[in-house]
Amino acid sequence: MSFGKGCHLHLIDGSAFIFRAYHALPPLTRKSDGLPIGAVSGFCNMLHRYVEGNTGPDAPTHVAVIFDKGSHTFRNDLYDLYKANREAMPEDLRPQMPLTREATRAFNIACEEIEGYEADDIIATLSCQARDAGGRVTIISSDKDLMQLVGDGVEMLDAMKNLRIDVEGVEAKFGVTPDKVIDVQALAGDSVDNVPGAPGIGIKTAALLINEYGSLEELLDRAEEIKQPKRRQTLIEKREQIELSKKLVTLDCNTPLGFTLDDLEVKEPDPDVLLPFLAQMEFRTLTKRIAEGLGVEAPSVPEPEVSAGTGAIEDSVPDAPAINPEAYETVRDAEALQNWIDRIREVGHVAVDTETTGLDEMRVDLVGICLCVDAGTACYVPLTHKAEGESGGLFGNDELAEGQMPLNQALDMLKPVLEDDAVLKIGQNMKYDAKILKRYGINVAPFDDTMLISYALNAGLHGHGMDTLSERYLDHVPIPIKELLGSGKSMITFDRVPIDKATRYAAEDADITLRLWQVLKPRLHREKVTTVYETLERPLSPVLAEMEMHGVQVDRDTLSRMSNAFSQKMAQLEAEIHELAGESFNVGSPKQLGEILFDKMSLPGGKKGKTGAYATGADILEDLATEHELPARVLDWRQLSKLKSTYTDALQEHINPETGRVHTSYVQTGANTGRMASTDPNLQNIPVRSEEGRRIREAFVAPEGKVLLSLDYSQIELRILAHVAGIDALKQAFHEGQDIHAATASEMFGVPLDEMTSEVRRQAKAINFGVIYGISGFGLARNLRIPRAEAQGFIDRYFERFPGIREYMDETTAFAKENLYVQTLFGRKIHTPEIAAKGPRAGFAKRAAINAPIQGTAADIIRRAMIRMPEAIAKLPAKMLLQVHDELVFEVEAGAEEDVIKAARAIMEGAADPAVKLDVPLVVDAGRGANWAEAH
DNA sequence: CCTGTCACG
DNA sequence: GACGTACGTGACAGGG
Repeated sequence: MSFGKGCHLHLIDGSAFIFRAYHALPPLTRKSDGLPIGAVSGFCNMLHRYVEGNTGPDAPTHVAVIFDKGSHTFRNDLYDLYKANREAMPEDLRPQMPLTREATRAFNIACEEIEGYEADDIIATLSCQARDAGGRVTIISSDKDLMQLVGDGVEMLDAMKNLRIDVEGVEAKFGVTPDKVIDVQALAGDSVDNVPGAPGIGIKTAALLINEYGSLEELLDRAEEIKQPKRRQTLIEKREQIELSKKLVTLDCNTPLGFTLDDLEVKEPDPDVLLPFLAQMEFRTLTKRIAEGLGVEAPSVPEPEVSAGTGAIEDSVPDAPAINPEAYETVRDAEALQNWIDRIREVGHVAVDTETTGLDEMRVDLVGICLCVDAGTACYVPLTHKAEGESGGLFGNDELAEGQMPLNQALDMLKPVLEDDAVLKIGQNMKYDAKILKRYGINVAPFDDTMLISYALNAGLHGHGMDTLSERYLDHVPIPIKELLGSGKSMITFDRVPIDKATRYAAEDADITLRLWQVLKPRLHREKVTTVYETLERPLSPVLAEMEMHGVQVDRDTLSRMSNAFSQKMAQLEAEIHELAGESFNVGSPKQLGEILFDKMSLPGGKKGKTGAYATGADILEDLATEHELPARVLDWRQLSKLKSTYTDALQEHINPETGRVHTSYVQTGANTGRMASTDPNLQNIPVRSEEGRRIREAFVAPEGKVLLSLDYSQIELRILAHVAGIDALKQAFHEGQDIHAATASEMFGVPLDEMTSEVRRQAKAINFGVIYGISGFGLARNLRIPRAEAQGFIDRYFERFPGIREYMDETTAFAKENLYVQTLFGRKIHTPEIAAKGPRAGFAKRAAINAPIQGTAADIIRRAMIRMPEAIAKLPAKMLLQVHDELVFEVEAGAEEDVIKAARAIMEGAADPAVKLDVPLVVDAGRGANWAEAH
């Protein structure tokens, strides 16, 4: 039948179906091989329900499921930030995508997608064609972007709510008729698709304006007539942006299609195609139900093994054999390795662990690789072990041990598997192994990481190292590496470990990793932290790996000159100190210093700590320094000593001889709040507060022809506090771009902003920070060096002025006591078991519980920005190098600074979207320079 | 190995 | 009434 009058076309938004199915269901896997299958299952159920419901006069004559193909469309060419806020597709959803297409065809429904176009454009084109041919159209979707198509026989159907959306429905949503929807969308913008629109104008205002002026073009041409000054200004200044937004939201009715409406005619499903497909997916219930409906016999689906006493979705790990290091295989040739590769492909996943000559991923060599496909089934592939014995003479024996595959041959065989989309690689701290393998030309993907899974589940409860996890979840103590390598001076490297011994240790690690994955992975869904793991943890790991491998250039000469200068100054100070003390002693020894100050010189304020030594911290020395020379000199000496030992000397040791750069390691699970830690070296505590310290940053440089950029969030934690505690006065101040500490001071003390003194502002600033930390009178008093009663007075006044803060604190502590955890806005859990403690520890836990959601939400936001950053700057000559909690540092080709700042700022300021709609704007400040001191 | 000290956000 | 307290980290030196 040729499409025409009397025909009824159904267009199903396939991507919407898939995502609904994916998020509605737990992460089911195919029993026989562990293939993730939840979304396909839900998708098939939805299709089936849809087909079942197609009876009566409204039944379609033509139908198609329309999918998106690829992520780059013509809209990205118009605007490179289009949909830049999109969360990456979950890794376990990706392999299911082709299966949903197969499923559609198995149901004998037309399945269409076109490279470079969104599904919405194909839907628009088909709708126009069908309407022009005189037929009816129903779009099965609730996406507001499709509402512009409604009218003239085109309607939408929200399949979940079973709600038809017609012209009235669109008017209710947008306040205008469907033909003007794009004008409203162009003005209002869309944070989900990252369409900019006109800032400050939402759907309500947009509809008002469009209805008044008739069209967007008319409105923009006559913008001068608008009474509200801010609105007028926006429309005039942002005209280009608004016109671009209209292009972005306008669907293309002329998409080149490789098919016609007639190709979409409704067909009966073929039982011989549909049922085998469902059986192959191992959907037992659905196969049976559909077979009954079609009146044919259901093909057999293998029965899942039933483990006693547990439900189907429970994380019952099949009875695993005990861990037995003697059972592991040593793979010594290509034939044996091929057997393992075949097995991995069959199973679809593999635990991988690499053994190396040390811990610095940028310098060590690969020694061997371990693989595990099932609990107890693991092997070790030794590659570069050295022959035993000292027989090589003076330089040791550097010959390779017998019985190992050539390194290149093994890597060539493993590369396709390690990079295969269809094979999930499982690691414990996969970032380490991924970096090693990357240096050998292998890009490991996709992957799961048991360390990150544990962190998403249990941050605050315990550590996430393999030894901890193994003891806790497998009740097994792994072989300590010390048993192989020894310790101290006589320690050897892994390539000197005999292969049989190495096999037991190394393969055990892979075995443990796989078992941990089996135990921990299913818990993500039950603990409702799947999204945290998939959007904040797993995708960050490769981003960090790239930053670490790239490193930052550090100038050795600058550091070395500073070291010398510090040495001289310290020697001078030391002499003065000894002179003042009347004797020579070790200035760097707090114990000796305490005895000089408080015993010999009898200065006041000598307090002994629990070890019996006098406390000589900076705060105490500062008090003494107003009256005495010696403590003042010691403070200067200490500052220099710190700078020299921790920075100017130690940093030089960290310059990689091959790259000439410093490669830090970020510990993703380092802080319980979601922050990261930086180690070897720690590049998150390079001095900045003191003038002398800040000069260390001059040694962090951009290479010739490049520039360093630093972008940092302005007051992000206070903004989050304003949002979560709902403090209108603070929100207002942020919206108006006020100096927040001055605004706080003004609100608290009633001082007008133009009469603000720096002293009053300083006090308000201390209070603002105090609030974030879970304020106490004592702490504030100490920080401000004022009497405790006065500090308490400030706090009381603060709570009086901002009662929402107290409510937030009370609610947060109550939540923590009830649940033993707190949460960030993005769903990250931070466990606070100590909240139940008695005594002083309860105070600690309470303040930590108040602080964690704020610090953690800020950490989540910058993580989201970092995850999206590589794509956003992919086409620019820029690299992201460092993260310092609220700051990102980039290395950029000179000349491209503006473009990079623009792109990176957009990502950072929009990083909360679309998951969380903040009541306060996020603001990012940017700096640039030849070195980090200038850029910051 | 632990403690004190001090660098950062 | 006393106890102790701002939150989160990592590196280094001294000292047992």
